[in-house]
Amino acid sequence: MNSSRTPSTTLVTVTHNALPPSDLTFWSFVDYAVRKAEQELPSVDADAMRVILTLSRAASMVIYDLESSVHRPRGLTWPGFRVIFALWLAGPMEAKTTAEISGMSRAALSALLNTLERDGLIVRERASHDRRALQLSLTEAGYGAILGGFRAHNRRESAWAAALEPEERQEFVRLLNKLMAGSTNAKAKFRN
Amino acid sequence: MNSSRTPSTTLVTVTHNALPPSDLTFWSFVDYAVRKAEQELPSVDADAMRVILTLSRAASMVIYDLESSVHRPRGLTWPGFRVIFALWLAGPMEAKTTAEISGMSRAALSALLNTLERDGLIVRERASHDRRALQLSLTEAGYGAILGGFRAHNRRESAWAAALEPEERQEFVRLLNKLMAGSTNAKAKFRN
DNA sequence: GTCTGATCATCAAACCTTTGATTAATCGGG
DNA sequence: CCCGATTAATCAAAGGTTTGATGATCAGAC
Repeated sequence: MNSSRTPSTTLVTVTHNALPPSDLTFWSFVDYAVRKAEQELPSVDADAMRVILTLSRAASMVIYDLESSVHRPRGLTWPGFRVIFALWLAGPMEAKTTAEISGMSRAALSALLNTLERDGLIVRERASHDRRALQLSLTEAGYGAILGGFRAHNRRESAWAAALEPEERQEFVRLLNKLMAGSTNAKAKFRN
Repeated sequence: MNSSRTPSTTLVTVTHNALPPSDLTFWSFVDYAVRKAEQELPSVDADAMRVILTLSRAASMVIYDLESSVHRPRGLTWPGFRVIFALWLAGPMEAKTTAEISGMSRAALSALLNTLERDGLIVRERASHDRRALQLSLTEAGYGAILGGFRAHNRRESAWAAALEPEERQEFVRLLNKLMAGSTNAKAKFRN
């Protein structure tokens, strides 16, 4: 360590422009980490690191806010919300589809459904055409839960998105789509 | 249900432009959900919904790829990686700080440290100045793990980020920063 | 000095996730 | 018609997260 980002004529080098670790926050750490990683590992792709680190931390903050301020108080976890949300918008469907569009493995959904079923939010039925398959649907209670929950959810989405101008929101979504479009190219690994 | 996005002169309305749910994917569901939510709930802020849904799903895909293709095969979970990563770049520090900059509650870190300590990657010591506090540091094995792991991690970050032009990467990061800068305004809830 | 309220860490219960194995049903040759 | 391969769902073990409670330690008021 004991390195510097600026040339020095002395043998003693000091790290400038770096917050002491104890003053770092979840968010400010992004900047700190990118600078520090460049020092430690000159071969690092700092731009890519900043893009991905920023993306993952921003999403983490938004999701934590939504889950803890909207859904947990109403008795739903974040994964539980995602499943109910999918069933609300895409209608009764096979469990395999629900797992795919709500972003979890079939095994994870299986466990999650036990809770949702116990709480009376969804119904599991055997599919008629294929006795291996499971047909999922919302109960009245599940429908009521998502209606109220989603309104509150969307109000918080509004509050977050208000930080961007309309054109910025559009550009932001375009960039995210472009990033994901490259996933095939990047040979990314997907669930299941 | 049975609604239409286009005016109809008959009593029978049909939903056009909508993939059958069974053809939806985790990613294409974003578009489907925004359209459908607008139909179901005219008061919805569709732009905000699209921004947040797109953000959270993109991050989910990237993180799943990084965890499953880089870290799990090397014996680290995603949270485990985050902690080792923080300790690597910010040096030995108090557990409270580690929790903050790696984005988890103190209780969650406590549980996670049991695994990391058992695997010989980190060391827990009582702080000298405050006997309540915990001082964390990497072992040699922990240092070795992060060096190898991070190189592979950064290579996948590169592959993802390559989908964007350099100026687009910069703009993307700027937009994420602006979005997070608004979190105070949005009265977002943070961990602990 | 001692009490009182904050702070640090851990524990406990409930839940969700991952990987890998198991069971049940379906499909498609032969 | 039957057998092997595939596919759907669940189970099992290990791990991480949340909220809320508990035990130590510290810091400031008196």
